[in-house]
Amino acid sequence: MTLFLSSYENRLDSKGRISVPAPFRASLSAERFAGVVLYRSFTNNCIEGLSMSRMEQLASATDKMGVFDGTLDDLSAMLFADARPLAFDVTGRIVIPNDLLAHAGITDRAIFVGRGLSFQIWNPDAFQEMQSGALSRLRKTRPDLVVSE
Amino acid sequence: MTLFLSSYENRLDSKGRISVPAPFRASLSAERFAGVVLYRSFTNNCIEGLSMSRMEQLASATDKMGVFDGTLDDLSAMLFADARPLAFDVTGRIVIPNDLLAHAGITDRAIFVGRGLSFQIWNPDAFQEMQSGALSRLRKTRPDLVVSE
DNA sequence: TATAAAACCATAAATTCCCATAAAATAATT
DNA sequence: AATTATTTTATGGGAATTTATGGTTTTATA
Repeated sequence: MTLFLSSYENRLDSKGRISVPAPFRASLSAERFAGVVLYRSFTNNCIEGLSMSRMEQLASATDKMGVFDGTLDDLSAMLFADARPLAFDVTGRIVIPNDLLAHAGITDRAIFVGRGLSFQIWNPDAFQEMQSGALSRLRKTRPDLVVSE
Repeated sequence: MTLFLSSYENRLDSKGRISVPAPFRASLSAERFAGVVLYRSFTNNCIEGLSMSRMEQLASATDKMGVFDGTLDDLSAMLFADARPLAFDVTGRIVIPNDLLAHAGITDRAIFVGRGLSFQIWNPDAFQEMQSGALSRLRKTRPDLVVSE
């Protein structure tokens, strides 16, 4: 299991190309498909990303559950319909489709955010905002965790 | 399982490199990933450190089909986004990213502090101060702990 | 043929690799 | 126990490589 960790901000060039951070590419180096799978997040204004093998894992998992769980079936249907496989170019860049960019409000800069088994792509400003929100929520919910500044 | 014990102060060189204490490296020798994972402490002005396998443990714990239910909680999300995997160089050094250094107020010296399954990295002065503060707090709360002067 | 997409080439900055050295710790010897 | 030899460790600097980013040319496509 190779994890996506940390966050990396990169810029889109005039053709819409953006480098997938080298450490993320390293996490994907063992993959058969040299690239990533992206789709619009259901819950946030950001793009979700994962490896093709993880996608396959999800497929078999939902295949087992789907028969009994209608909601899950719908969700996975959406997911597979929306998912875009994007291959790296020689230097490790991808071109993110316009509708995904629009959904995340990304224009010229984007931040790749590690999420363990998956990652997200955000507008850097939107991400900052979300993070600080999450932090204050954390401090309310688990005050015992936070001792001082 | 090998523990991180004791404390070791080392210096950063002009390139920002610092040796991870040999005994800590020894505790990590069985790891697949030859390095450490660092992140900003939520509670203190210091850096938290652990092994990659500990990080992976966390990842599998949050792997309850997070793609669909979105309940991957704030804490782990923040952790993955902030965690930096840092590989050792041949001599056992790492380069601590600037934002982590800033968070801990570290410039040219740093102390690695054993914490059992994890460790911390402090500005040596800040650590001293924190330690003496903790001790005097203890003496107020638990005077029975104090044997003699 | 016009336009978009892919392949190819280039480069500056940052990062990593490689070699060297002094100090410290450990082991061996007297 | 004292001394010497050996290994390990922390630290330093230059060379080589990687990375992100840009531009140009070629190929596919509408």
